[in-house]
Amino acid sequence: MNIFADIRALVLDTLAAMTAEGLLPEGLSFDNVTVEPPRDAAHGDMATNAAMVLAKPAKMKPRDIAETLAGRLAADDRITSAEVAGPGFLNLRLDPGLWQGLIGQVLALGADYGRSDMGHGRKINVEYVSANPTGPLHVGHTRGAVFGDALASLLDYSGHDVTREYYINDGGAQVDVLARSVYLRYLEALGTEVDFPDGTYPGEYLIEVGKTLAEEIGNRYVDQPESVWLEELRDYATDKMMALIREDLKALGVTMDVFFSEKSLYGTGRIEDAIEHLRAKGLIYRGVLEPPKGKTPEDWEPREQTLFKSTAHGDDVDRPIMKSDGSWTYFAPDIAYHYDKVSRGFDELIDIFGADHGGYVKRMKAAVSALSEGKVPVDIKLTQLVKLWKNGEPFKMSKRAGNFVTLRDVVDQVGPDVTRFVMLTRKNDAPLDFDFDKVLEQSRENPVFYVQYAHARVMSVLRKAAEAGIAADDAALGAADLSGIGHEAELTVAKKLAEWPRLVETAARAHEPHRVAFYLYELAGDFHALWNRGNDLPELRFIQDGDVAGSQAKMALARAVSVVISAGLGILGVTPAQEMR
RNA sequence: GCACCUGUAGCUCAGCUGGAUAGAGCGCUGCCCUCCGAAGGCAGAGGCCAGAGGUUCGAAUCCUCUCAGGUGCGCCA
Repeated sequence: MNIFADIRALVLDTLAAMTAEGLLPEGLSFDNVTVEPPRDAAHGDMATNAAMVLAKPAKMKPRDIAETLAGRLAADDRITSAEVAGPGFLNLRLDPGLWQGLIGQVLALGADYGRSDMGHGRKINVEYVSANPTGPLHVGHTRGAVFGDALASLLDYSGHDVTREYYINDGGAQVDVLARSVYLRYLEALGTEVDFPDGTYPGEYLIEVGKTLAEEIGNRYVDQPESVWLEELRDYATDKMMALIREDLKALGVTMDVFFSEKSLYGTGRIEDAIEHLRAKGLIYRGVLEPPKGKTPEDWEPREQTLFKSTAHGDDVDRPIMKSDGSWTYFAPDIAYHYDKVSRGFDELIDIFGADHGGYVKRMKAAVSALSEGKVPVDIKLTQLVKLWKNGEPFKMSKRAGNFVTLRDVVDQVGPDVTRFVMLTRKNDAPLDFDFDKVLEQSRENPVFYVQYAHARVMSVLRKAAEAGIAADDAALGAADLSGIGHEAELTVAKKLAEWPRLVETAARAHEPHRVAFYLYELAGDFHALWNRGNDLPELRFIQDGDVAGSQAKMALARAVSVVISAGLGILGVTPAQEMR
């Protein structure tokens, strides 16, 4: 299924045979032997570094190893030539039949072409968004949501057992603030004039909540002290906000498997359990922290606190888990939450945070390392800021939220597909410019359009063929005789298709879904190039007049392109376009 | 002051976890439609991969230091 893996297996088998015959010393590690497409296509279809990697441990000259290996490989009927080049590269040319066969495989496997069992069903928890339940999602959350969702899909596609999870921060002071803000909107709905002091949420999205509450309970809480209504309004408002957030996620096409409530950790002994677990390892103690250097707060005073010895697991300083008044810091429930994740048996954890939480990474890694005895790796990905542009100017205001741009502001204007794709056209740790005008532009400059256009072109060809009476369904194309597919421009496309399974694995390993987006852009480029070659060379057109079998062969290649684009877009959560309008 | 991220063509960015002559889009200079959608394609010019050391057969990629930009830094989550 993966040509590169097949050829690598051939190389390794050959090396093993050479070892058995005494041509290579025993006990060499072949781990670093790679088989990759060469950067320059003129070098051939594939290149292996085997001779160079093995030369030193074998105490042999790289070219000598390469020459022997070349002779053996050339005997395989899949290989048409094997040449030693440069310092000891071995360049391989493959039989065109291999590429033709690949097209058939793509059609036979459909969306599963590229699916990998690399993950061996390992259980991975991907936690993302996890926005405070105090208002609608904003653009920063949007990027995190898209990134996390695409990464989760990518891991699923590469054979992992993925859980998508959202941590609801409903246990801290910010939900008290929310409750007070809703109370003000409630009074307002009943005709009282209110103003919003600092430390409350003035966003308009709470007007509706206050109004609904007033309708439900009348004036029961008017002139009542906070002690009477705070707890109830906290739950009430949090539920409303989570409903809002779920709607936002739905608009973006994101579905979570688990919503985990921070509040469920309080009063149940679960935080205490997690802390005791660390205490048993000698990682909890009473102590006084040094003031941070260079930027000492005005009101700094040394104070004894309960601390987690995170420095024992790679952090720079130990971190407080309890405030001086004896209540937990925000870090304590986070420890308990991650303890819960570890206890649920995940083999690996991934947290996706906004860049403003960068300072939080080391202590969280330290906590998971301590909680799991270093057995559960945790990768924390930070998504950098999104800068919005419109009409050449920074775009800032939101009508609903007052001081930030919401997910809805973006999705309502450009749609979920464009939002998702564009947010994945940059590495997660690089800032992203999101230009409302450019992302809707129909040109090569806009990768969303360019990829969609390629897919739509394939669909268009298939429709035209059907209209002309040529069977162009997958069964017919899968049965086509592909031996006529051999032009350089066609093979370029087929070779790009061959890279897909490999790309899935490297992208999954690196936790970098953006690589999928860039790959699709390249594949689309190769396809558009082939399409246009048809202008000059009629034999490259997908529909060959009066030649049903020939047309079906060409269309099989086109269809394979659309299958891979569709699978790739599926990972990114984008719907492939059937036609451009 | 410390930590993390970033630094690649005039601009915006890729670079397949160490491979060959570092790629793409935009912009610039030229081409290509009686032809399945030119909403495209082809070609050219454009580089001290921030800088300096180091590791090795081999470095944009790994290590150290320097410079520049961003983010964060005790009882806020």
